[in-house]
Amino acid sequence: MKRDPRNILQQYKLKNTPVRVSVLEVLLGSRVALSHNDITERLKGKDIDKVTLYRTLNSFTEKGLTHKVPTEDRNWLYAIFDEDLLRPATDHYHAHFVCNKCDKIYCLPVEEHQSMQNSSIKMGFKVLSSEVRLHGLCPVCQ
Amino acid sequence: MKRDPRNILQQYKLKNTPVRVSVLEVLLGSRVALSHNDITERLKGKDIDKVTLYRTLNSFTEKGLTHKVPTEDRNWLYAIFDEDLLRPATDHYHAHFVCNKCDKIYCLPVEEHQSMQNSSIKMGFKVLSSEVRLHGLCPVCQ
DNA sequence: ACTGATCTTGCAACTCAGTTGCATATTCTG
DNA sequence: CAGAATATGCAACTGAGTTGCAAGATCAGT
Ligand SMILES: [Mn+2]
Ligand SMILES: [Mn+2]
Ligand SMILES: [Zn+2]
Ligand SMILES: [Zn+2]
Repeated sequence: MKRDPRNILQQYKLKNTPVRVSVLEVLLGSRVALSHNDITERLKGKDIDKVTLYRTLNSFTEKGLTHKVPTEDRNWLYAIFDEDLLRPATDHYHAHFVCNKCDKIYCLPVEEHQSMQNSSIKMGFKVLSSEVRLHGLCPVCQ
Repeated sequence: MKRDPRNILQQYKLKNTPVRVSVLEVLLGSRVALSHNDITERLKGKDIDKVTLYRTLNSFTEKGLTHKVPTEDRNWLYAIFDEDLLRPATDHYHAHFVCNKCDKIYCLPVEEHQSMQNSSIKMGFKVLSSEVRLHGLCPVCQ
């Protein structure tokens, strides 16, 4: 019940519409971050307008339900922020794993950012948030 | 002599042309990563073709002289990889600091990626390289 | 349930970074 | 001073994402 799309939308103050439910189901069902294109393919038959999909994803992101990750080839991937939908996007240190072979991007939980931040602070930067991006081979591809 | 643009081009097996020398001079003179647009502005008067500039930057990057960093608004910034031009792009752990106020991206030296990598390996990922992206306020803006 | 303010959807036209093809000019090795 | 290999310039193109606007759906208050 907690993870029902309609409840989640309500919880994130997003109006409950068929498009949003479908898109959210796709995102909930994916282990990796998905592009606009990926989502469109997984919703073949539903024939959702491309602009509507962009706006849906932006709404999700603005409300903190999803976050977006830039790819190497200058577009965006979207993912549910937290598997348990517990922590909001803003106060969560974040890591992404980019597979060199299949190009999939995985969201990883990471706790140990402290040392990195401390050394930056020493250099005169004030760190408010951070993202770690690891490249290599995912469990499927190695 | 070591940091003369012409020598650097030769060292990176890039043909010595006026365009390349100008672009390299701009990159060497900047503390922050620069966009295609930034470089064009700094080369007003030289009237370099936009396609040529893209191709120049790509050549630099392919040869490991520069690297490119994706921005939040889906375009690229380019920077000389290493201040001392000592280490090639591929075996260098990398950090970027994105200023929330001025949007500048700084390249930072970072040594402490080990703990992060170790925890990823435990989860079944094979880490080959990493980028850390820190957000906050740069020394100029705070 | 009905109304109405508010938000969402769909379509067309647009923007803008980056690419591709091709003809001409330049580099640099022998 | 060749001549092959590479760089440059221009025009046309690509494709992700945006904007404006009119029509449709949602949902809180009655
Ligand atoms: Mn993520
Ligand atoms: Mn850098
Ligand atoms: Zn993979
Ligand atoms: Zn700043």
